[in-house]
Amino acid sequence: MQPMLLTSADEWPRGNEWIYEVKYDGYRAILHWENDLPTIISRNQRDITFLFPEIIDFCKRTYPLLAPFLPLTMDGEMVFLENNFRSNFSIVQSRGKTKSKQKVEEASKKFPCQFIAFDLLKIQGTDLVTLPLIERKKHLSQLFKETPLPNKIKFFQRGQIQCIESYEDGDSLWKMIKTHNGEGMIAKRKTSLYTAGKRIDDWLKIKNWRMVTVIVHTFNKENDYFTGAVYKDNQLTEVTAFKHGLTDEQFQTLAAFFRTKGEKLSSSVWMLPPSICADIACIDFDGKKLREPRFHSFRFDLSPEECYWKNFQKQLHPMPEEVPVTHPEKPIWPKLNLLKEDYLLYLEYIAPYMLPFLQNRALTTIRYPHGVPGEHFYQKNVPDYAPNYVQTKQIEGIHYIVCNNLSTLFWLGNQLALEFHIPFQTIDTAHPTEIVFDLDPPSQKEFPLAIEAALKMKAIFDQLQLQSFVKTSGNKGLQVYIPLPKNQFTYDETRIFTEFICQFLVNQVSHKFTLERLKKNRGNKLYLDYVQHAEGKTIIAPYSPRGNEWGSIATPLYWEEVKEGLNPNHFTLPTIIERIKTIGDPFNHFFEAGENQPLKAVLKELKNLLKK
DNA sequence: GGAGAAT
DNA sequence: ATTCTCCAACGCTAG
DNA sequence: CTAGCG
Repeated sequence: MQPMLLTSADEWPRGNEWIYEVKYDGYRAILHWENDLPTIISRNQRDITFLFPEIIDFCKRTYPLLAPFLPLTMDGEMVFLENNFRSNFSIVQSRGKTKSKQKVEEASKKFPCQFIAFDLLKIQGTDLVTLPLIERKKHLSQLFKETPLPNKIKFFQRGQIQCIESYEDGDSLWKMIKTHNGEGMIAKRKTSLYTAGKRIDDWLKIKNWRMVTVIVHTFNKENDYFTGAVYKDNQLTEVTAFKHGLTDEQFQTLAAFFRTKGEKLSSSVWMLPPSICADIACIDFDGKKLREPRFHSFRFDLSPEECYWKNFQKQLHPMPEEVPVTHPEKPIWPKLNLLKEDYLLYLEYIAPYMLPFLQNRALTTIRYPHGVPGEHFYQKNVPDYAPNYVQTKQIEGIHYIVCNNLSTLFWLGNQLALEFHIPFQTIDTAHPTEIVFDLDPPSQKEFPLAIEAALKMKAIFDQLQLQSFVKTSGNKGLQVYIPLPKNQFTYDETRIFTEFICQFLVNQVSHKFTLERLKKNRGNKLYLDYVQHAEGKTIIAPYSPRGNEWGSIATPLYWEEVKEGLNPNHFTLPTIIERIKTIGDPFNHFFEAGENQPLKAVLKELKNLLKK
């Protein structure tokens, strides 16, 4: 089956005969599911099923519940979600190119993708393609309602099949897409039938073009392409090749300029020293090249020196309109030469990995309005000048900020909230969402003690079949997490567990670990702080910076990284983004891991044990 | 960083 | 006009 | 007992 194609448009049609959806950037794919295993076929009929084992696994798990609806066929997009309105194409592309079984398996764990379903072509063996879109959508949402498939896009649920959301109001959806820096929007006529392999005006795509400025660098007469470059570390770096968008006259003039003034690099290529700047429209940057570049206009008002990496990044990641940025050039981490705009760019990149942990939690921030070092203060209450996209929750008289959206994160960034502290529970429950052990050595010198304690804990948790996670605290210690199923355990119960584990470790290695609360009585031992895991207490959020001069980040680690030689100083703001790009996010399975932890049995044993 | 109060 | 002050809370200690 | 400190 060929997927139905989209027609490009500059504007979206309005009126109630249309619905609107996010355009996700990934691989267009048709998912056929007849027996226990589905097959996923790309647009050019390539079977990509085995490139995405996380989808296969998910289908295997849910097969018993889905069986009554098979055979079914869904049209959708294989994506890596960064938020509900944007996906990351480069990751899907790289997944699509990974072939060896072992690498595929590894990639599926580190960069789990999602299949976003937006159309249902067959259910229980019955063809739906001759029904109008709106009817097919009803069947689709019915399917997701009656099964455990999540019926809303949730970017922080990895490796699943999700159902796209349809919107009646294109204008407000477009706003959200702009805010989240998405690829674009799709408009579909409610009455449209599914016309396989055809491009008709019932399905329209409207792209969210972003404009970037480059230095026109080379011209190749063989294919009429120009290249554009920007300065990165003082080196001219090519970031695009373009030819579309120039008028004939512009093309002739520019080409002639290269031929007469340029330096000839080969039989067909000329190069110009940096002089001419141009605006290029694109839909993204894949790490090496702009995607869908299109010449827009010359920028004779700019000098080439202004086309450098950071400006390029800023143009690719514009701040949402509703978040005004003040003093972008204020130095925040002077030792690292990091400005406020660098911090905001960090937040932009880290948001997909950090926001899931801030979701529905009463937030405490530490603000450094003049950078670090510098005067700072804790803030719990929302200031009354906060914009209305900042959600709040009143708890015991305090109006906490709840950072549930990207704009709020940026706004907090602009407020120079550098440290994000969160409780162990969400605002909708009295039960802890996870257990955290704080391994706090007396000083940096004793960090190996934290490594040792963490590994001992990990061994215990493995034995108990409890999945655990580990991160640096961003100061001098480590923190070990056990995510819990929702609403299952009380703080009293988790206390029994945390106290037992800590006591056990101290009994085992009493010359290295201690439960002593008073600092002066701890000596050089590692303090196992189980008191810190309690209602009303908070802990630094994953990927939050710490307000120190070195720009430390509370960094999630893979357990394999926790071994002799692990250096907590390595995890600083400038290194984290590259780290996630290459090895992924060690916490990406955190929330799904929580749901089936066998802590109940462990607690029962412990309670019996303690009675005697 | 931003508001309101104090100087 | 400019400067100052506030923005958590909990355990501890000195007075 | 409380203001101040971290």
